[in-house]
Parts: sequence; C-alpha cells; structure tokens
Amino acid sequence: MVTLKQIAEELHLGVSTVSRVLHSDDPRYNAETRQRVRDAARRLGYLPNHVARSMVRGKTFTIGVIGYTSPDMAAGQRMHAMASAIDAAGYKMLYVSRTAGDMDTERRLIDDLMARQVDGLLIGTDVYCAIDAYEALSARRVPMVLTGHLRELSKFTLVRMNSESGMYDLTRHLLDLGHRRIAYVVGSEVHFYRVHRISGFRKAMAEVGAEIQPQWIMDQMPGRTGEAALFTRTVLQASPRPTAILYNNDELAFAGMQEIMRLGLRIPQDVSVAGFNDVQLAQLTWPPLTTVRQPSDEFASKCVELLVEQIDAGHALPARQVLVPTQLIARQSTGPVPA
Amino acid sequence: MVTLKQIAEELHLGVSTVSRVLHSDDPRYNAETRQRVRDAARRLGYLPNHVARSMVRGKTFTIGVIGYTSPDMAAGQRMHAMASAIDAAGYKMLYVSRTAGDMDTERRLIDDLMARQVDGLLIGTDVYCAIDAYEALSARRVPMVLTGHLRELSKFTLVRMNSESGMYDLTRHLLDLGHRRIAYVVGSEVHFYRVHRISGFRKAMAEVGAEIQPQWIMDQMPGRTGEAALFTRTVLQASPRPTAILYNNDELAFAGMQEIMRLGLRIPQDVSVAGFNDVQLAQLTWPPLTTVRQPSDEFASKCVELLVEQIDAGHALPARQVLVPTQLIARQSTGPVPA
DNA sequence: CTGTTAGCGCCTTCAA
DNA sequence: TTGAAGGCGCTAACAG
Repeated sequence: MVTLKQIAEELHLGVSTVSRVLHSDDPRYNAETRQRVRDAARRLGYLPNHVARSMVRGKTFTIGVIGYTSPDMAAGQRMHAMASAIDAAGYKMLYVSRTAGDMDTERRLIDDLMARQVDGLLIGTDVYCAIDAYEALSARRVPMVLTGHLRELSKFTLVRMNSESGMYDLTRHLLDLGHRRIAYVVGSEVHFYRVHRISGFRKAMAEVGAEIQPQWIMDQMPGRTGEAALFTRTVLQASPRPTAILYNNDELAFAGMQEIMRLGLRIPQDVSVAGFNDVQLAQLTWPPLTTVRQPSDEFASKCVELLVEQIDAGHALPARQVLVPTQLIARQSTGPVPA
Repeated sequence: MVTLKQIAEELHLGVSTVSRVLHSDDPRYNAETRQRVRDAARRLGYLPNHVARSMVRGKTFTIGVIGYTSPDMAAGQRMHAMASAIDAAGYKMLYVSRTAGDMDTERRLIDDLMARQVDGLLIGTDVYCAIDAYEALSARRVPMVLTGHLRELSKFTLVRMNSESGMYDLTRHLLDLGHRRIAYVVGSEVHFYRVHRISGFRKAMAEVGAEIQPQWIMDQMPGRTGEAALFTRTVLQASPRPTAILYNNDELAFAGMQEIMRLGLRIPQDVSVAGFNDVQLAQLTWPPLTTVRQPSDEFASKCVELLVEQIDAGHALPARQVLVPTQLIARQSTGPVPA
C-alpha cells in the first residue's frame, strides 16, 4: 500500500503538503505543486488509508446494521435499499446478522460494532430483542435507529410502516367492492403492528357499518402458514362463509390461496384474497395478489436520515417514531362480491 | 470511550500490562493484577478500539462484499448466510450494493473497500461487471472470491452452483416420470450457467434417447417473465404440445404457471412444470413447484473458506473454481406423463 | 513480572 | 507557500 510519506519522499515534499493537496484541496498551494502531487498519487495508485483517517478524525463513516434471518422474502430488497441509502449518505454499511430471537448474540454483535467505532447503529428488531442493550446505548446517547413493531420500543427512535393506514386502505378496497363478510388472519401475536393493523381494519369496517364476526378472525395462534391454511379451510367450509379473506402478510395469503385452490374454489369469483407487504412474487402468482406495499427505498432513506441527523449532532436526539406511508396494490385476487 | 491508558492510570499500571492482560491473557502476570485489570475493564465498560488495533496489526478482520440489486428473491437469504459465515470465521462484512450493470460504481466501490483496508473481497458478479478491475486486483494478489456465472470469470477464483448436474437431475426427474416431450425456457443469453444447464439437459435427454425439439427451446430472447409466459402459451397451443416445461428459474416458472392456469390447463395433470433455485415461495404456490435448490449456507461458507485461505496465506492463491452441489426438490408441479 | 518506547498512516496545529 | 511535530489507541519490541 502506497502511503502519503512515500509520495512525499518521491517528490521531496513534506507529508502534510501531500495530505493537504490530496484531501483538502487547499487552494494556497501553487498549481504546479498540486499537479505534481496529483500525478504522483495517480501514478503510484495511492488510496487513502481509511483506517488511519478514522483513527485521527474519530469518525469511521460506518453504520452498523443488525439484521436477522427473516422468513420475509422482501428482506433482500430491503437490505439493498439500506446499503444504497447508506452509501448515498457517504457512509458504508457494516452488516451483521443474528438468528431471530437470539439476544445473547445480539448483545455481542452490538459490542462488536461499537468496538469497531461505528458512527451509528441501525437495528432491525425482532419479537425477542435485547431491549436492555438498547437502553444502555440510549443512556450513552449513541446514535441509533430501530426498525420494527414491538410495543416496548416506543421510547426509542423508530421507523416503521404505517400499518394502520395500510390495513385501512386494504379493507376499504374490499368494502368498495361490496364485501361485508370479511375474514382476517392476523396471525402473529407479538408484534405491535398487530394492534395497528386491527385498528385500521376496525376503522374501515365501522365506517360502513359492517360487522366483524369473531369466528372469522384468527388472532390467537402463532402466524404460521400451516395454521393459516387450516383456518382458511375451516371458515370456508362453514356456513355462511366469508366472501373475502385478509391475511396479515403475503406468505400467509399464498398459503391461503393454495388451500382455496385445493377446496376447488375460485379466486376472486368465489372468494377474494389479499395479503400485506407486496413481496416480489405477489405479482407472479395466479391470480396476482392484491396487497399493500411498503416502499423499501423510502423506508431505508428515512432510517438513514434519522441516523445521520444524530451522528451530525454528535449524539442521540429525543426519541421519535416515523411512519412510512404504504401503498395499496390492487391486483386480480380481489374482485366484486359474489351475487 | 474508555481507553487502555485510562485503565492503566486508574490502577497505576502501564498500558502494556493492561493490554496484555486483556488481550493476550498472558499467564506471566500474577492472578491479583489480572483480576484487578479485568474488574476495572468491566467496571468502566472498556471496549477495545478496533480501529486502533487494525492500524497496528495491519489487519481489519473485515471482508468487503459487493452485491447488486438482484431480481432474484433468494437474495436476502443468501446475504444472511454470507453475513453469518463471515461472522463465524471471525470477520465482519462490509456490504455495498450496486445496481446491476453499473461498472463505474463497481470500480468506485472496490476502491472504497480497498481504502478501508478490507482483508479480502467477495464480489457477486452480474452480466456486466468490471473485469478490468478484477484483473488489477488479481495482479496485486489481493485475496478475492467471485460468485456468478460469467464465462470470462474462469481465470479467477470463483464459486458457483453446479448448474450442469442440477439441470441433469431435474431433467432425469421428468424422464423418470415418463415425459419425453419436454420444453425448456432457457431465457437468459449472457450468463455462463446457460451453457452448463443446457449441457445437463442434453445429457439427460441423450441418455434415454429422447429427442430435443428446437421449437420447444426458448433461448434467444432475454429471460423476462413476460416472454416466458408468451412462449408457454405458444408451445401449448401448438400440436403436438410438450407434456412438461422446464424453466431456468423459479420466477420464470411462476410466470409460466400463471399462463398455464389462464389457458385452463391443469398442473401437473396436463403439463408438468419445474423451476430452478427453490426460492422460498416455490413451496407456497399452487401446486408447489418442483425445482432445484442451492443450499445458501453451504454456498456462503465455501466462499468464506476460499477467501480466508487466501487471507491467511497473505495473498491470492492460484485461481480455482468450486461448484456447490445442488439438490432436487420434487413437489407437486411435476407428475406422470398424461396417458 | 512490569514499564517505556516506537511506531502504524494520517490530520492538524504551529512554526517558518 | 511549505515543513515539522504531536498525537489518535493500540501492540510489540526492548528494557528493567
């Protein structure tokens, strides 16, 4: 690796001269010197040693990101969006992954990242996460942004999608198609968005005076695809049956659609189906799935914006929650209520 | 941030004493001193400054990974696998992303990562990638591993799935079910795996003396889902029509299935369908998709293994290609040939 | 057993 | 307009 010193010696100049010309582009130097330095740097293939610069500047331009192995298929897209947003802000992403629910690993990873002097932390929270560690970080005013849906996180700076309006829009969409007998597979018990989604659902139903049938709401079990399929079968074999089923995420909806096909029912002629998240495959199933999208670019840049704000301030700022708006994607899995 | 010096002053010790106790666990020190140092470190919340250590050791324990925004939905899973494998090897992943085909960005990113003194580079190649930059890196013997399917990459150390045996297995699966009239949507023109996949297909077909019908092979157009759907419609409306269709990836297969449903044909009773990659949703479509899986954990650990080998050696080693074996996943989208 | 010192590569006063 | 020197936090000789 070529260093400033080597360039300086080669040109019989001082290191600080070379440093200033290359990095601060100080206009005080005469054009000739500047040109010589530039040429030498290019010729020797000089690359500034970022580790040394970090050392002396006390800043690494690195953001530590903790993700987890999510069953959610949109995870890849979100990561790329995150990396791009971080890059665009002049930082790099140091990414570590933990398996869902492993809090000891999470604490270790936080220490690892802090030891590496990251300028800020971006943590994707899971059902079980190391709240105590977040609190310690918060007390030290370490720049930090969380993403996720845990109720306990409301005291931290958090970015999450606007689940309430998303589910409201989706329910309205069904109501506008004439549906009134709507089932809802809530699934997960632990995430906070459950509350918001249900609230969006209730609000839309209430607006048109549609009644919510308790036996058409699945919200007590863990939200696995197998259970969603079973529930789907059960409600559709009863009488009367719902004319539309909402699923709290696309994967659950796919499982439901699979089951509906098995029952020999048609989508959307016999029953309308909608999911949530708009994973990439939602447009490739048959029929293509009506769902709600959370723009991952917007989500990522919001996270980075909130984090860089704190980094620039030199410390964490008062906690605030940001809701990223969602977008209804109406496709062919929903249609007019059967006559 | 607490430093060694602060601990040393607090205990009236030298910094090197503290350093050695904490990091090399030197057994020469007496138990009491060691305990005092340990306690103080814990009490003050000492975290070693990794930047400073990197500086002096000339090693960052960081691997630079360049990914790209892949339309492939398994990307997220691969990334997590990569991060975990890197972590398990005692490194951390500095991840950057480029949009597919943006070679200027790729060169900049390589420089950024090198400036950050990463110990090695792991690059996910795309159709267009900065081969010249790889060559420069290679000439400097920078530890580097590529992944991907470009023909031109054969001179670099590369990890990719064994496309030939994967497609061979898949074709055999159809042949064993009695199919002889098999269509094949190759799609992409540029990736090297195209050659291997076709070769696996041919080999299996030749073994049982099945004839390959040119009009049932789609390999001239770019591999978009729209074109795959159109091709599917065309071959199925002609007579005689194929009894099975192979798609070069799951997304194409989903598009094909969608089209087959539109035509009112049944899968697999009328036509069998198979994909490639085993994206997570392949098991959730109706019917679940027969496909070929590339284990992402194995893939990731192989990449890391090859890279760490070079890092430990201090420089790149002679180029070699590693093929990660694939696994046939037979589901319900394939069935016996119609009578 | 423990302390002192000399850097790692760079930036930033301060001095010339 | 340029150079010298100190120091970021740590490790690794080299002394004692």
